[in-house]
Amino acid sequence: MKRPTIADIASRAGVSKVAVSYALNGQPGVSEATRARIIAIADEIGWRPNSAARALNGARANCVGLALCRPARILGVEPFFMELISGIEGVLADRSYALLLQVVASHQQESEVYRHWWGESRIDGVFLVDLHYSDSRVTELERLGMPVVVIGHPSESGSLSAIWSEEGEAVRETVGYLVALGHRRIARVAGLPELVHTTVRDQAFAQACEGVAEHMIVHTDYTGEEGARATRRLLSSPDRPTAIVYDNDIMAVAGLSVAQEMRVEVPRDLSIVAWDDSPLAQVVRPPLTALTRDIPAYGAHAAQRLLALIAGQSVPPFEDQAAILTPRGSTGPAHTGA
Amino acid sequence: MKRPTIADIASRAGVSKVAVSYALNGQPGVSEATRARIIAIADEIGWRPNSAARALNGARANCVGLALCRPARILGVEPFFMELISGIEGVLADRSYALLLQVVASHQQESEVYRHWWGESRIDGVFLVDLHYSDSRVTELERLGMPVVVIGHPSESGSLSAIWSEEGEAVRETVGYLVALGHRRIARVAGLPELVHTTVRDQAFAQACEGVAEHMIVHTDYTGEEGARATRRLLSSPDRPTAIVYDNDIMAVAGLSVAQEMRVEVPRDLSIVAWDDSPLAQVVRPPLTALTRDIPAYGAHAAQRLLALIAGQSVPPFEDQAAILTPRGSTGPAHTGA
DNA sequence: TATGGAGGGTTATCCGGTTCAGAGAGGGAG
DNA sequence: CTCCCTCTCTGAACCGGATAACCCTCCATA
Repeated sequence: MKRPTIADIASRAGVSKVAVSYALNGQPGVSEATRARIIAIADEIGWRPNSAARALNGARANCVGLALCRPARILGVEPFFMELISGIEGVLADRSYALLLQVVASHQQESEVYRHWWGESRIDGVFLVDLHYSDSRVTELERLGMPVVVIGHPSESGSLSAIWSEEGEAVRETVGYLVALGHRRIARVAGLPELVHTTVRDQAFAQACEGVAEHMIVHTDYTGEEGARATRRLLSSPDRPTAIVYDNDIMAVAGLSVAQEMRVEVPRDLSIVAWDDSPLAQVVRPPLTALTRDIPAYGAHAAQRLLALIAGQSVPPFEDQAAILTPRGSTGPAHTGA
Repeated sequence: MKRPTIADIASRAGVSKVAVSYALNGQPGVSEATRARIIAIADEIGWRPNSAARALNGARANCVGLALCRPARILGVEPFFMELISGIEGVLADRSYALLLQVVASHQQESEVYRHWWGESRIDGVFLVDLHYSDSRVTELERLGMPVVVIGHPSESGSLSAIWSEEGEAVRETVGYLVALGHRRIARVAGLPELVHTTVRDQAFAQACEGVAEHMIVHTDYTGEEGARATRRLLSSPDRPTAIVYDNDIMAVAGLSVAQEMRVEVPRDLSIVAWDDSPLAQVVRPPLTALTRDIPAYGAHAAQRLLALIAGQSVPPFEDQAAILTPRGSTGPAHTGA
């Protein structure tokens, strides 16, 4: 049951290991006849290059890494990462690159995982997600000198290549739309405040509302429970908002339920917008107006850039497509008075 | 920027490579004093064993694989896989095992991925999920002689070790509960009919209803759209069911929305049960009665078994905990007449 | 006929770590 | 004082490929 090596092929074909190596790698140095014979034998006995042996010769590991540092309960619920991964995979699979995945509990652990992977030559590069302000991972990765694509805002990515989607535009479009519908008190139920993109959205939101609508922001941990709690608080306040923009779909759905529970009719008394569209946003009643992004494409672009980096090309920062507002039943004209 | 090797450590410590190897692996053959000195140097210069070099000596790859063959849009929505993965990760991380992930488009491709990974010595074993009847992947993996843990029913896992949760019990509990509430026409909106566990549930469902309730089964592809369509059809039929059991939460939520849209009140006119609990099931109104399973634990058990297999131990089939019915607001006494 | 060069193949070496067979040194027993 | 054994450490081979350098043969050309 031993796996065949090029030595096995060589002895069968009656040539040296080197001839086999040349033949199988499409390099000159063997005749076409010999090459064909060797390839036939390799196919027949099901030979595959031992990745360890290849890697040992300074070759690439043909593998990139991704460590995720969010609690499992959130990872399971948010379609974002799975969609991102499937987009990344699409590109990697074409180049027979593999994706090494690890779920970690802290940024410290995450840095350690990167150090280990890199030190062990397991990976050729990594993706960095969920960027924080003065993120220690950035410094660490810069120090390692490893190819990295940061999936997040370039302002905090240091010297690492970043890919991000412009949040400001989407926020402005959303606020503009709500204001046009007559909304004058708009709330934003945001995600984790330490994430860069949360702050970016916060600022864009505040700025977009400036002068045209009152605004308020509540931070949560992305879970449905906190989304529900935030909604309950917002809707109980004397000057409750007539529109709420949620930072993910699970909170938006939770918010919708809370509204219905409190007899606040959507969209008559309250308009709801979800950031990031998903089947989930479409199956509830009313279907949610959402900020649609092609997340798999986002992942694919990131993967292309990482592979380019690994190939030694320089990769400029890349601004991916902004999210687009998809109006559905959960938003409507503002209704004044209860 | 070159990564340090044991040769570097050896020259610094003034000993041979071999002494370093022994020292760092805790093997006898060096004095404690030398060992301590070597370890100190290794720590100082941040040495890590090159995984490729290790693997080349017939050592384990310290890595296991998982190929997922469901379309991206479903992967993103279903919390199941992310939760499973995070459970698997928990165990792997403790043993510094990595998880190699790939999303593929077909079973054929999946088998190929396994062959490649195994042939290239990238992995020590794999998980097999979404078992089909007369699944070609089982034969293929048996042929390869690679350690495999099948996450699925043992009836179709051939000679491979299986881990599964007993679906029959959960189905019986659910049907019993609904019948006790007075339901006499119960429908099941099932997932992909080619999956073994779908059929297992189908049969258990039919059997449990036998003699106590009329039953009907509709198969879908797990998406919210098909769940909605199935629900619409069921609720439009002249002898519509008074209870529906869905095979995942996204379809259950979609079904709930359809019911509300059709002015079928839940739970007064229709009871709804979701298979697999999730935050999603809890945030909608009414919250969904669900079959709760600890999926991360399921994944963890699978990982433990795969590691045991890799270590050469024999692993008997393991029946994990069955799902438990968690009654919530979406189920209630059957209401006769419209 | 000597010369050059391309084509086809080989030998030797390396990658970084593991493992096996010894080789000295030191100590205890006879 | 010699013999033997243990402890500590080393040289060499090996894992499966990649690669540099060289060698032989055959053919065309001067």
